[in-house]
Amino acid sequence: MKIYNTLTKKVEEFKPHDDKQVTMYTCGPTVYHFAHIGNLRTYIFEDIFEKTLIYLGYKVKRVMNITDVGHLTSDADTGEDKMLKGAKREHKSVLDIAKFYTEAFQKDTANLNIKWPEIVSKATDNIDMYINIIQKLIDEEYAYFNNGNVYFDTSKLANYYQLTNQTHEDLELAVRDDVEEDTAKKNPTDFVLWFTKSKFENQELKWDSPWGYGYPGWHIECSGISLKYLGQYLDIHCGGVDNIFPHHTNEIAQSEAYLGHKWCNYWVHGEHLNDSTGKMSKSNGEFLTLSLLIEKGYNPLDYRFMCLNTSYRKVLAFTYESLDNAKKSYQKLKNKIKALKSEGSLNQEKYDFYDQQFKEYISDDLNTANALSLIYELLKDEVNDFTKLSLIEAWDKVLSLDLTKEEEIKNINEDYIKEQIQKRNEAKVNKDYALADKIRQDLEKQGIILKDTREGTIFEIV
RNA sequence: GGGUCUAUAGCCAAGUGGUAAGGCGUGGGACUGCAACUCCCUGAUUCGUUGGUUCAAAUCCGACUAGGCCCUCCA
Repeated sequence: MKIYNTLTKKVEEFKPHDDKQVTMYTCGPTVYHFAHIGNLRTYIFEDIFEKTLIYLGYKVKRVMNITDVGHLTSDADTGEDKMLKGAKREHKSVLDIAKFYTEAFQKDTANLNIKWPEIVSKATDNIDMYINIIQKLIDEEYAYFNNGNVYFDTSKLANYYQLTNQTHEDLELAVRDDVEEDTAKKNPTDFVLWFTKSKFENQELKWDSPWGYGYPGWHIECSGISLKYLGQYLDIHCGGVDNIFPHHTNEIAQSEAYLGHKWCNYWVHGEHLNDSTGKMSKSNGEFLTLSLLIEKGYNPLDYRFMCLNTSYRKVLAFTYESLDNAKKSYQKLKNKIKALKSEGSLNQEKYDFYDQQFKEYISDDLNTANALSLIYELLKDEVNDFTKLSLIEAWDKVLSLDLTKEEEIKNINEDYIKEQIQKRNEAKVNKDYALADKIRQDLEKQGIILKDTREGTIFEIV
């Protein structure tokens, strides 16, 4: 398959280290608040990526972290910790906050049909690993201790900027006004591996270490967890584009310094969901969570459909207009599929032809837009319904849009509905349209929509 | 200021040298008591602007314009 690699800035043929076994690491959430739908876009893309690899016959071992400690709002030793900020806001302990928002995140991903990674590990469960890595980095002089903290010395690496094409000078020129410089650093790009002396003293979670009682820096957790569970050669590392610098740049620095060789071959980044003001954030504009969309009457899969209609590498601007657009398209597509009958026998030739086409699309840098349009093309084909359904069912393993899933009938008495339909049909025969309309409207209020088809009246529950 | 990405119909968009996919909406028609659903038909002489390369450009190169993102909080 072909995938765009941020490292080389090219679409490349994907080749794992180990034939059919793929190791994949995806940066997980910092669980200090609800995820907004922009955060979730990245997880949808990673889900598609993983499922595409599986569909193409790879075995995927995927790991994701849950950041529940040490993620400062600034990389200087002055920032406030996000986790603690959340805890303060809600008068709970850091661990309670982490638990609560991890569960909320898990629920969101389940609603979006995102597969939970095989291994999900909390930052706080791997402290020993970070300490080992940091110790080796100090021993080999990639890291230094100063003013209470351990820093990574970025000047020790010739290719520190390999992910961004920037130069040392570029960054020097570009110091932002609102950033407080940490004077204990030797170089502006140096970053903290272990804190013991943050000016922010009331960190709740701390551990013993050779450098004192403290807690890990933000970047070390991803390297640590990845190295622990996926070994010293990583095939794929994903995340949002905002992580390219500094997070992923620093991960490469510390991991490769630790290993002494190249670590990860493919860096794949998902673009952002923007709102009308630009980048979506938790502090500006409407805080768009998945539960908010559900409250407003959207199906989470409407949003998944919207994301799949374009490339993961393109900025997607969120508007209710385009979500409505997706909702309508998705509903119509499901209706068309529902109308298919499970009749006929598998036309293998057609099946292979279309499935081949599907594979070409999704393995072309995850072109889900073309994959979706292939469904429309298939629906127009004259091949029998059974073959169509078989293909759609197979493709839905990747797309995960519940395309062939029957809606469950929830707590509604089916006999009652059939009785009402019967009454309405009698009224129609008697040309008592007022009564017929009243029955239809009453049912509609209960969320039951009647549809008159050639085969008689059917109902649908919304 | 530096890096990086984007610009295709009312909207969402595919398309990386060979003469503009698909979906939604709109308009028309079939079906219907009317709807809804479904089905059929219906859109860009043109791809931000402007030069260039080429037999051929939405696709390659240059300039310009507009916008997004990153440059030590972010998916």
